[in-house]
Amino acid sequence: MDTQPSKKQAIVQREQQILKLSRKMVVESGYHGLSLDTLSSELGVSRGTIYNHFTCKEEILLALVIETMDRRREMFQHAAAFQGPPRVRIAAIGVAAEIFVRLYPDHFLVEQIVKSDSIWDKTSAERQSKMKICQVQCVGICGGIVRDGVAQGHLVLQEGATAEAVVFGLWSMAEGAYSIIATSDSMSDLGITEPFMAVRDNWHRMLDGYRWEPLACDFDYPTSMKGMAEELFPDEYRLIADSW
Amino acid sequence: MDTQPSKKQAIVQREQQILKLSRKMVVESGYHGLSLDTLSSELGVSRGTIYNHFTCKEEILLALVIETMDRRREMFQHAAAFQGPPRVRIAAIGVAAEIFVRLYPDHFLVEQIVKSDSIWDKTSAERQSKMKICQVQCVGICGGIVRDGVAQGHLVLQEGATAEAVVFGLWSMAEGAYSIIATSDSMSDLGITEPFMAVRDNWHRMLDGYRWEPLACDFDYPTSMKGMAEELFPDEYRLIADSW
DNA sequence: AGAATTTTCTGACAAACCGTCAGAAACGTG
DNA sequence: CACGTTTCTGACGGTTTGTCAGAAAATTCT
Repeated sequence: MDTQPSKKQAIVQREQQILKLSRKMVVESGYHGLSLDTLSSELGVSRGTIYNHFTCKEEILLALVIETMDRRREMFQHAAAFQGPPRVRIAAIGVAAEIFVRLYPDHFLVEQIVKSDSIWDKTSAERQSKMKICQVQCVGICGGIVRDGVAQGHLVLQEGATAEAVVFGLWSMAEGAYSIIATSDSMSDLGITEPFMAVRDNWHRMLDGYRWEPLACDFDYPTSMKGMAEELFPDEYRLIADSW
Repeated sequence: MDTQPSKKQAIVQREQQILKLSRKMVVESGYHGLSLDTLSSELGVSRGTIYNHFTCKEEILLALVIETMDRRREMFQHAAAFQGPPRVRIAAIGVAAEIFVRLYPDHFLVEQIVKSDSIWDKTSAERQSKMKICQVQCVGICGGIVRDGVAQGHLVLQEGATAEAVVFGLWSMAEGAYSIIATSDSMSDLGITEPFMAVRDNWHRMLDGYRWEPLACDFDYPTSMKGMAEELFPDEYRLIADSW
């Protein structure tokens, strides 16, 4: 029974194999590196069988992205539970985002590919909404922390400012920075020797600009964030510790 | 002579036609929307003729991106010449970046497509270096303004901070925000009703975090930026004035 | 167990696309 | 007008995607 897996189990298992191999192919050479011909032959099945699992190539890609976002949401939730004042918890989210992107650069890359090309409209509504939900959840986790900061009086939102705008700032800076880092092959040519450190610093500059306490001058965020990485994601951190 | 264009002129002119129509097709339906078959037939020439101008499909796309970056560099140079203290001039760069992305959303979109998919290595070294030069120039323009700020004592870079890191922060925030705005069809679902205003605000939060004077509390940047838009890019601004 | 039915798999097929290249057409020049 | 050069063409080979009728395997029924 267990040693002799049933047909059903084999089918479920194959979906994982498809995704795993697909990711490898996409990462190695982009959208066009994912050929259903070689994918199926390498998996030892015919192309028709692949189409029993996914209605088109684009669905495979979107499935990969959903895997990605789900993993990040998990990491965000874990980081949000860190004990400390809200601004420190937001820093923990930053730690999670950085570890995620450094540990799984391929995930981030696939995300970029799917979003930029117009493959979106070829995909099913179910997968689309799944992805949107994941996105809203991630934003929601961060928004909750910002609102905690407001509730505890550490952060005063002046006229026009909203918790969502703060999250948007953090999000866009991380998104843009990681995108630049991933696509620009020569960061040092631009004078940035340690891009990830620069992102962390700029994050805190912005939050200081919002006057969210404790300010960077009153709290050692660099050391603290390193500690969070070790404490919250020990296994993951170990893999990138030397270049932190 | 002018009414009867020579063969040479016709060829030069066709390159523009190719790029113009290509951009339209890419914008309408992404990378796969650009079919050399329909492109050539719609232009009234054979596919072989297209290949006299560009060695492959990817070269067309990269040429589009170079057009884009060149236009932005022009706008940046124009904005950098604005009269005022360095931080105000950096705000002018922000105005240029925003007007650019709002006026030519298609340009930005094509940029995203080219960078994310792995079409880079199929393109010629000449075009690649052209693009890199453009990028370095844009960063250089901004870096110069930051250094002016330091030179005039308006901005003090503490330990670890560099002019390049400041530029990187502004750049990544803009890049990320515009990318999120372009790809997320429902900003309001995320609680951001006026995303472009949020970007401008977050930019200034970060610069306030660097304590670059004049701070946002001492200078009315929102009003000032609107004025810059009208003064520096009157024609362009008119087209987006109502939603500024 | 053996037949019948349902599920799953296959690989040939049609359609679309890219890039090439030998030959045709247009051009320019003496 | 004749001859060399530039430019253009469209058929061709190679590749990929998605489909589908029929084969094969699994499951259920008698």
